[in-house]
Amino acid sequence: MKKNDQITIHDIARALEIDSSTVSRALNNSSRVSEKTKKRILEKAHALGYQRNSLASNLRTNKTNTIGVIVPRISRNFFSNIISGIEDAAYQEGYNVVICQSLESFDREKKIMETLLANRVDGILLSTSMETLSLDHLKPYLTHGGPIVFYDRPCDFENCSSITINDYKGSFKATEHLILNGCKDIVYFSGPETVALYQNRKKGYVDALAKHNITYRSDYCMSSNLSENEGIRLAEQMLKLPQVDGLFSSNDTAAIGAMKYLKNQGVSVPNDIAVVGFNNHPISSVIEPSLTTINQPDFIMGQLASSMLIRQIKQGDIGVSKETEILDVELIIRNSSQKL
Amino acid sequence: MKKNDQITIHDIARALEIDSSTVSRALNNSSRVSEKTKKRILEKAHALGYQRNSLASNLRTNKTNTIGVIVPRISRNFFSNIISGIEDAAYQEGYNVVICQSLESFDREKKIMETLLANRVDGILLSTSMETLSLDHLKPYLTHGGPIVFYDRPCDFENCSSITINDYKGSFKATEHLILNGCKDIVYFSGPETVALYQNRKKGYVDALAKHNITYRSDYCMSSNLSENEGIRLAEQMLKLPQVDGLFSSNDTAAIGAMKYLKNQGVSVPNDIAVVGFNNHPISSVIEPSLTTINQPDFIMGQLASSMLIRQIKQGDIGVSKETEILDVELIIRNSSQKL
DNA sequence: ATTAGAAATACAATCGATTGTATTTCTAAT
DNA sequence: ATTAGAAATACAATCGATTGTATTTCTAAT
Repeated sequence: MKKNDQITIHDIARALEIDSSTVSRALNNSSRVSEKTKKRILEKAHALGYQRNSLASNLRTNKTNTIGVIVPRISRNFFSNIISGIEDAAYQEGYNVVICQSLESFDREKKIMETLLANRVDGILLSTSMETLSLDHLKPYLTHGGPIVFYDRPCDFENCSSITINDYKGSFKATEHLILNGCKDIVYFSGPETVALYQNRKKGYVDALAKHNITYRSDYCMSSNLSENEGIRLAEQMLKLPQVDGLFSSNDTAAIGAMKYLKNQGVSVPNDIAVVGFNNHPISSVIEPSLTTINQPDFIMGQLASSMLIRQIKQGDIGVSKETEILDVELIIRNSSQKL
Repeated sequence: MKKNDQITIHDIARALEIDSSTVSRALNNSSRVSEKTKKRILEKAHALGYQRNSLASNLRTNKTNTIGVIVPRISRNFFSNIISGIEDAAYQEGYNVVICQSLESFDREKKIMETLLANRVDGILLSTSMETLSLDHLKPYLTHGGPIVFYDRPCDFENCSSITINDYKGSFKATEHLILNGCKDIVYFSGPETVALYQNRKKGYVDALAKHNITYRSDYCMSSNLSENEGIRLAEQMLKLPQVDGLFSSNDTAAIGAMKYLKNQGVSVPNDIAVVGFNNHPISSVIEPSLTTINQPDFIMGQLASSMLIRQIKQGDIGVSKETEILDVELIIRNSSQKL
């Protein structure tokens, strides 16, 4: 286990009485080495138990074939599906993936950016933390590192591309679905309104109300971090409002918290209050009544983000133009929203 | 974004007309540099936008301050909680964490081992894939890399330590609970029996039956990969057995599949068939009836595994003795197991 | 047998840090 | 003012690869 028994190309070179540059070229399958020598080198490398040192190689070539992914929290089903998509595409292109969690903390996000730069990853996929207001901490990486692509949570920064789902449309569809099912007094659970994504979702809610001539009331719009506990707390607050017959929560987790509370309080879903969530979280199909929600193409978004980033890495600095890709979403109608 | 504008310690040295070794020592806060010079260097470093190159540093010092984590699948709640625990402890010790998914594939696991060795991570936390039968692919890392600690899925290999939960006891408790609630004909859903963890769980089931003088019947023990779909398939098979009044599934996912199928078929849980799972998956508390299950200290296991590995890394080769830590589990009694 | 041109291999510098040793500078005691 | 010893800094080698250029070896045409 001690480090002194590391085999290097020089050990191979010495054993075969050739130069280490030839060994290096052979191991990289260069056409400048004869087949015969390649075979000798490969055999000796195997016999000695040679394992390439990527640190040295990456230092010399100034690339790591690695992309960094910053994710708010990997335990969220939505994000772990995105990660699978990212890895799937990266894997096929021969890139490694380093996954880091910001845990929605700006300080951690900042520290992660430094670590990824110090380790010279070739590019970064970023979903900013909920605390992130300024993007200045991305500048060092953009000047000394490589491209950054935002996924899920879009940001308008320098010439960084974004790939997101159509939050506005999903929200609009969800709200309109409640209205078409007879709801008139619809509470909206919002995330932090500093986050562009939640601004878009709110706009979808507001516009759907407007289209159907329902007045928007600010006290029907409640912000939180959308955890299950916050869902419970907001549901409690909701029941104090004069009249409520529908709830649209901008994520499933808070919707589920609310449904648990409502069930406890003897409020019937959907008959008293119809509920729609957002995310198509696995629990949404298991809870009773099953939760109507918005499905997002998470895996595909991961794949697309990954290949977009790798394309930009390969292009190099020049010619990378800012792109914005918006993926379509789907309303999944279940039992929580259909009044009998 | 181009790489030619990388600032190195030599740029700082040149700007201040001092030697790069002094710059290096200053940046590492060595006592061999005067405070006055340190201040000048730090200021200049900041002014030039210097960012340390970890590749070079790691190459020279022959350590990366990074541990590798191989996990079957990060999207599983159980594993993402473990990862959070691992990161929590590593973070406090100043270590970075690289997370890799094997997706239960032996080939991927093998490839990941090579990549982690090539990148010279200081140690590895490993939960082997379900396909992994031989551990020979770990040998290169053990000889040229660093220590490996197994978590969750224990393995007996060289002097690698393991940290697991008490699968035997959990399984025993779960089975006994069903028996004490009146079950006599208990079906058992097993994972692949090549995996030590599932051997332990099976033994718990078998021993609990024996303790209560219930004959073990091999046709009541059904193996699968424990996916939700396999749970459905096995439930179907289960209903063909002459008599069944209880089901113990060695994970929640398969139990949930089974419960969905039973509900479909009009079989009452718990009255016709009482069900107990394993994992305390978030869905288990939401499904109706709520699922009795075994809670595992996942986050804590991650923390312990991480600090055990880091301790071994710091100790170095000599003096690392094989440890086996087994964490206690807890039976969480809900509605699916209590016949009325 | 000679030789031009291609093929194969060797030489040497380099990526950006770290670190043991040598040298210079400073401090304080005489 | 001198000087011993400590403090601060410089020198030079090194980690393990890669790569442009120089040299050697081979091939095939004369």
